[in-house]
Amino acid sequence: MPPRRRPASRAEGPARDTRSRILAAARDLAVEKGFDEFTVEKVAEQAGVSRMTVYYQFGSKQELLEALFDQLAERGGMDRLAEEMKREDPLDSLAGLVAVFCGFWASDRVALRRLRSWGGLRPAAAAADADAIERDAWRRRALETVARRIAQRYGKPARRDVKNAVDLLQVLTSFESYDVLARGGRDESDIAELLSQAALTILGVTEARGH
Amino acid sequence: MPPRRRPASRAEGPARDTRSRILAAARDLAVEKGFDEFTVEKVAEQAGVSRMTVYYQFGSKQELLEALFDQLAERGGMDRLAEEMKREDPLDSLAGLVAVFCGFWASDRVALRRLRSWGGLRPAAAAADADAIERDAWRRRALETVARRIAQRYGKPARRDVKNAVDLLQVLTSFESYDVLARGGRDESDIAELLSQAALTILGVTEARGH
DNA sequence: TATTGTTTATACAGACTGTATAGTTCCCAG
DNA sequence: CTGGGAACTATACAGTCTGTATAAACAATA
Repeated sequence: MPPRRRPASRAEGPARDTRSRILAAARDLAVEKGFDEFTVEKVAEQAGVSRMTVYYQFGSKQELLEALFDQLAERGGMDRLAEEMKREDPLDSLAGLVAVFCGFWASDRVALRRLRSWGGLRPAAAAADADAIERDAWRRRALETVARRIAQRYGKPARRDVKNAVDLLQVLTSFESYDVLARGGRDESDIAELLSQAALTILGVTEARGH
Repeated sequence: MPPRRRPASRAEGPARDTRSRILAAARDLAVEKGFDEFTVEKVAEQAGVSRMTVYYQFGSKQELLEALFDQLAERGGMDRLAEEMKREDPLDSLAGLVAVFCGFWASDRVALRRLRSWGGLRPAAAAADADAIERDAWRRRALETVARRIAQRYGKPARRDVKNAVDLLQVLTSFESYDVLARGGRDESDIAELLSQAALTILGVTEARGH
């Protein structure tokens, strides 16, 4: 039998404050320090809580990191994404998507990089692949939908090129791409602009449009 | 005084066999297992050597990983790269570069991913950025040179767009891009083809050419 | 008041890194 | 052949970190 499990209700009750304080502390620590210094002890200390509480709330260091990742992923707005998808002109949707993605990546760039790195280390190859694919699936689905709409309305890209285009869009809008560009000194809006333009180029829709 | 340092000659002498056996074992272990199981103990065991020997040769786990990274980075041919740069038509150089990069990434994809992840975790933010930039500098320089030559000969991209184009090429030819595409089920030549085409599109040089 | 959920203190087992120290084996120069 | 040094090994140990166990303090609430 598993010795003891997490408290039953993790989304409510007085424990919620503690959980969020711990998560905030974990985030800060992940940002400022390397993962060498990311110990349960220090997270607890920074959260003003005992080490045992962290284990009580999250069960293990790994689960704490997963919760942290979930929190970061959640905050980046699925809602804004749905909104952009509703635009009449799919080219507007595309620009909107790129902006949303960039905003998400920018919101916690350092923490995200650490967590993605951490994810790349943990499991065996197959599981890591599955994780990574799942993690980016929502982004791909949105891009696919928009690309299809654009193909339908503008006749480009050709039907058989849509998959290629979507693959490239997925690459361009990935966190890693954002990170590379940000390292080069560009800021968020700059990157969004560059990527939007590149996306149009790749789709073959290059004519300037009015709005 | 530092207690004891690495043996003076690390590129010669009878110790070379041991070093390379350890590095090979480290590589294998990094590929098959996660980094949880990547302990000095297990590396030593897999290399058929005692744990102390690993410390004698490399000094620390971190230095072992750095040596492993250097070895992987070295094997991917700087020489083939220089060769591609010599081609008469810079468009051929570009395709050649993309192929070289893809070949490099493909050669040890899983190990590279682990090591890159590991690099993303270690140091504080600033140092990590510096590392990452340095690590990819050679790739960027090559892309920059080729882009300039293409601009000069083909008039595209426009001078003020070269930096944008190079940034995008850097993104497309990064390991992370390759990894994303490979996860999607594409093989090396497939990816090289896709990326070459995309590079041409981004540079604005799209007409079909004879070879 | 009794119960239940939450937090804490303390203690401990197990694993890993890194250091210290001394011993072994092997090759090579004198 | 011999002495010395380089490479390797065995053992032991300190320090840190994770995770578990256990019991106790505390709070809210039924």
